[in-house]
Amino acid sequence: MKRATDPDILLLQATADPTRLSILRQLSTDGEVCACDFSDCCGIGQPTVSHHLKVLREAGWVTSERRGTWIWYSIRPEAVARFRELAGQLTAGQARPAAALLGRAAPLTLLPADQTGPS
Amino acid sequence: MKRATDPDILLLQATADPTRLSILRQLSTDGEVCACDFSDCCGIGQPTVSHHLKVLREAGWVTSERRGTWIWYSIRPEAVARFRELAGQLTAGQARPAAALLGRAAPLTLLPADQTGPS
DNA sequence: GATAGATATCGAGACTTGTCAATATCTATT
DNA sequence: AATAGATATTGACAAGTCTCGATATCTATC
Repeated sequence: MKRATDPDILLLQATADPTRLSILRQLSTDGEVCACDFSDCCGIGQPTVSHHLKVLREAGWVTSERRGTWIWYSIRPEAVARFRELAGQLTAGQARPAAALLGRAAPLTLLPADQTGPS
Repeated sequence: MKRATDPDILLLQATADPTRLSILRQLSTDGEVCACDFSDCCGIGQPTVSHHLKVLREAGWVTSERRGTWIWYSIRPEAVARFRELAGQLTAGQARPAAALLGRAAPLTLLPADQTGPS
């Protein structure tokens, strides 16, 4: 796997892990969560939490703000907006007009000699 | 990395690859695409296309239908619905009522003796 | 049935990821 | 400055992923 560079892929990859999805969900519910509160989230160690938070930060999902000893994380609205945009783009059954479909129907036995398949 | 079993994670993981996102986008645009048409999508070989289609199938993203020699793929509406539901659940700045926030403000120097940090 | 084309499966190699223990860095308190 | 606690970084390992070439399977045609 080549390391992803496309921002959309980074955003999606960041969500595609159980621990990170839990973190995002907790942030969605609570709005702002102290890093120290994630350690209990899935029975993972502190360095692992820190690693996942870094992934989420670099993907643009979260921002952090230090307050004294603790660091508070929250979800960035831009990330939510982009994620929903992606969700909106993916659609099912977006059938083209019937005319276009005609040229793509099953075994095209009656096509001209240079038949090269669909496309 | 443990192999994912949570359906949501499978769905998200399936989108988190450049090739598969391209495939999903092409399916969204065209509604139905012949497997043979994906080979050109990113300059990847036929076995690789087949692999990605399998991942998408097992994640519940697509269905396939054989028509003669060719196999046509399309996006499952249920997957789109679930994906959008996930997108809807993730929100930013879901701040709790001010009262709740009070107990979580910065360095809690004035708290009772059993102070154990945020949470 | 033999052939040709489309798709799937297998096995292998290079690379990425998730996790941890150990350690470093930073902040507030004493 | 010394201490204690929170968070980040490093190095390492097991396991997963993406890609490919080779090969198998399936379908339609000759």
